[in-house]
Amino acid sequence: MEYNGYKLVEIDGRVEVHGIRDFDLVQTFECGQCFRWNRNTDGSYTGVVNGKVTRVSLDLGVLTLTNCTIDDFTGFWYEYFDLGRDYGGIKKTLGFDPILKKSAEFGSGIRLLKQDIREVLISFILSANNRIPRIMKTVEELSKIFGEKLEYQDTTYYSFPQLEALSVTDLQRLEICKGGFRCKYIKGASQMVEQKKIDLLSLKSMEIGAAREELMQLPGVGPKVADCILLYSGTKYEVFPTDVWVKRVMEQLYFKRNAGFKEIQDFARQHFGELAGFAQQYLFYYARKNKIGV
DNA sequence: TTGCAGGGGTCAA
DNA sequence: TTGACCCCTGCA
Repeated sequence: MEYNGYKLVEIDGRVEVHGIRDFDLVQTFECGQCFRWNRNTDGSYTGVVNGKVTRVSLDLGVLTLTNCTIDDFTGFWYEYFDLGRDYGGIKKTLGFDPILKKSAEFGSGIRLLKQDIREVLISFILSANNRIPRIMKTVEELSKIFGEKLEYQDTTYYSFPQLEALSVTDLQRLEICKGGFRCKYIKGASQMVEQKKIDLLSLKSMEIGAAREELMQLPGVGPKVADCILLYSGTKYEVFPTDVWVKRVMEQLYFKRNAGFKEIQDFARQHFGELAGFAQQYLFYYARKNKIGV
């Protein structure tokens, strides 16, 4: 069948999506926006998303999703992979800037995933003063302890926990996942969401500044983590999460000197406008892979 | 082998 | 504006 310009074929419990462009699995899953997609030896990735285990592969413009029906695709994955957005057009628009033109060519297949905002919240609280492999390990442990057990192809997986489970647990039990000093933030933030002191779903209709302020009420959420939550949940795209890597690449490639966080954010908003979030992602990937400013 | 710095920031003083 | 912070890896 046809679906918004893609051709869908369902065979043996998997779905093939034909007509995929501007998509590379390595770049998308390893550009730092997500922590639960693991690469297999054949180049495919297995992830636990939306309470299910799914394996994804991409060859010659054909995306294949296992453990998936046409309804799963149209009802969930199409949005998750942001397949309705014209990334070619975004890259073209950002190409006015030679630095970004180069970065976007380098990370040409990056797509911003629309992830569950609750999972993004907890994952990025864990990212503070931390490294990616350990964030992944901790998220996995959290899921093992507080998530739901899922069996798929003779392997056991665990879904990402409900915030309810994280909000009522003893801190001691939470600390088994080795999140260290961030565990108390996870519990606190989960409690505030559960008690409806903050409504994560209303953020989309708020002004960008108000949405950030709202998120920063949560323990463990400062300006950088708030921007990551907004961007990687598909809530706001005009944010420019500025971590040390982005700071370094901006200083080296744009400012040619040391610059403050506020200065960089102001520049990004002016320079990239509504596409700042996409620009950040191309720059971040470029900086990390090429070790800019290390 | 042991020891120490430092990491996708945030919080508190 | 500055240090501490859990835990762990990398490198003397």
